[in-house]
Amino acid sequence: MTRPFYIDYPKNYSFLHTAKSHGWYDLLPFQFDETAMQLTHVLTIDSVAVRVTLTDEKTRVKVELDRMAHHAEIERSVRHVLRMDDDLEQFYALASAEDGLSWVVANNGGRLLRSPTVWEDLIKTICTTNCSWSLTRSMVANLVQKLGSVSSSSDRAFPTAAAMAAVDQAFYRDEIRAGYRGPYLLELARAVADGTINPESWLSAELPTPELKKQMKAVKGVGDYAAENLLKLVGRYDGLALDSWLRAGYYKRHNSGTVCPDKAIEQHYEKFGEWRGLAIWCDMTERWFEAA
DNA sequence: GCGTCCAGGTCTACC
DNA sequence: GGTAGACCTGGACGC
Repeated sequence: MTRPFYIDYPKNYSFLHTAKSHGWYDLLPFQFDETAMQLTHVLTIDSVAVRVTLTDEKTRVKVELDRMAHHAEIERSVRHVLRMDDDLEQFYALASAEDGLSWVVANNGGRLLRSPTVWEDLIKTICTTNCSWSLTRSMVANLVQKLGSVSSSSDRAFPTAAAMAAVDQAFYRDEIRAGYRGPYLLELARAVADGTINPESWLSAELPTPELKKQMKAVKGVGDYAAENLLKLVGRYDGLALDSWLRAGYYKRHNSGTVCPDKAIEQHYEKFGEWRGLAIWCDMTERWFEAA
């Protein structure tokens, strides 16, 4: 372990509400220890895996590495993953006027944890489609354990596109247990490895959201839910990213447990404008923090 | 232990 | 543009 360094939080920041903002903390290479308030990830820096351990210190985060690496690059990744540079003032202004969302403002929530790369978020999102969370965990763990490079502390990074492009369909079927997603993952890995698709460009794209969504949906395996989930992770919250869990949560919270059309859900959150995707997410996840 | 059924989001073909 | 059926897995359930 190298000597730690520190990054100050911006004002109104919560490490816990960011780390536990959604299920990503439960997927390798992330590991989260809520008691120790410690989030671990394994980054790939210059083709080398580096384990990064982040510990909450109230006003700042302590950063520890298991090998030497450029602090500037690590800091850039940490700020990205922990959404430290996101400006949520507009969302907070809207949320504070809504009874059900005042907890977000009071707890400095609303920052959605993301992976160091859009590539990793993209693959993980495809692994959330049409399956249980346990299967998502299993597919992602298999990818990391079987294709990720190893850090000096024996933890594994998320595989690169090149690593994922270097195996065949049978590997995805038999080793990753990705089912029908296997060909999608392989096709995507090859396209990213040869530069045909550059998911990282989505972060800074100046395209209108519908155009960017269209680009994302051009990837096989990415439909409306997956694209809107990815849009949230690149900082665009116009889409609700409705899946069965969100729908069920909405029916229970706002419709007496009765099924209603998606249009009705969309109308409910319309008042949040371009922040509606974040509004529904926060609305459905309040209970995750009740014990916090 | 085995077989059957079901949930989950996207793709493709068809209307 | 909307809809039906197929895709594949793990888990629940009944036997």
